[in-house]
Amino acid sequence: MSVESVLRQFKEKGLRMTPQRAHVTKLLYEMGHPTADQLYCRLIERYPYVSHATVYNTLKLLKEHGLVTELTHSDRVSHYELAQAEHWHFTCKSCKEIFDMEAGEPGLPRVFSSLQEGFVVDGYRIEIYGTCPNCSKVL
Amino acid sequence: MSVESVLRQFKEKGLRMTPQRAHVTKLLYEMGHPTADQLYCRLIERYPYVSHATVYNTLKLLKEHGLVTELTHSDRVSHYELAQAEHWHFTCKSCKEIFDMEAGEPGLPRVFSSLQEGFVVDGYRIEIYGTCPNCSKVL
DNA sequence: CTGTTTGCAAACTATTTGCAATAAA
DNA sequence: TTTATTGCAAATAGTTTGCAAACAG
Repeated sequence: MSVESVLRQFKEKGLRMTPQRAHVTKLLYEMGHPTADQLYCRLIERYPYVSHATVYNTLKLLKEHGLVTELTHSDRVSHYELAQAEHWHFTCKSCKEIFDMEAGEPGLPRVFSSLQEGFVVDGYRIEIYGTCPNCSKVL
Repeated sequence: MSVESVLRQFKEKGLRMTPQRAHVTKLLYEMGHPTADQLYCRLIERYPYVSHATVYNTLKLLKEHGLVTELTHSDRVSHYELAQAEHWHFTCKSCKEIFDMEAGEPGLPRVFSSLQEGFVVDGYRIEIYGTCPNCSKVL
């Protein structure tokens, strides 16, 4: 999802636009999968006097309106990304970077048909972990 | 993995056995997928004067020796279980209970072949979420 | 104007750490 | 006896909350 698209949807949903919200959106796009704190640190470089609370509030708001996805991975720290088409994440255990990956075939939804009866599936989260190409070279 | 099997492996690996460690192991078996704190609360009912730190230390030790798996799901709180054969987890968004599920076909490892080249995969975590049979009935 | 959003600071929760006292082998 | 483990209390990290001041619509 592009920055413009998110900003447009803000208005369409009747939400107030503030400089802080615009900046958070722009940084999310630039940074990929930042944590709230990583985003906060970048934000105050260009726009001092922003608070942690505002970053969290904005991320929460964006998430509630389906414009942002919260990633909850094994480091127990939330990462955030602008909402995208279905895809998976690969976390490098060495450099900790998160990479977007195409969702695998044959696609998880079909896989779920094998689940026990009576369970209503809303979705799933998947985190694949290992070593990224850069770190593989170095080691 | 059975309680006895874990306790046996403790000795085999040259680790010291303590009452606390035995109790943590037994409770893990009984409780399924407790958080450290849930385990701690149950523990002090029967065995007062146990500390939080000991529970965390024991879980960490068991994990390092492959006897326990740490689950990092969307609630950002670690849950623990005795190590088992590959399986997936289903979290009910209503009652928050975690259910074990057979790993789906065709199995994730094969799915990974579609990932980009150069990434070395060690493993994956998956959390399926939705509504469990009990909560589906009530709603 | 009116109600929402902001910044601040304090509160909270899960987890980790330092260390003297204790217990396993 | 020797070394690892325990319990406690304080520290830490990420996130949330309460509230008066500032601002978007």
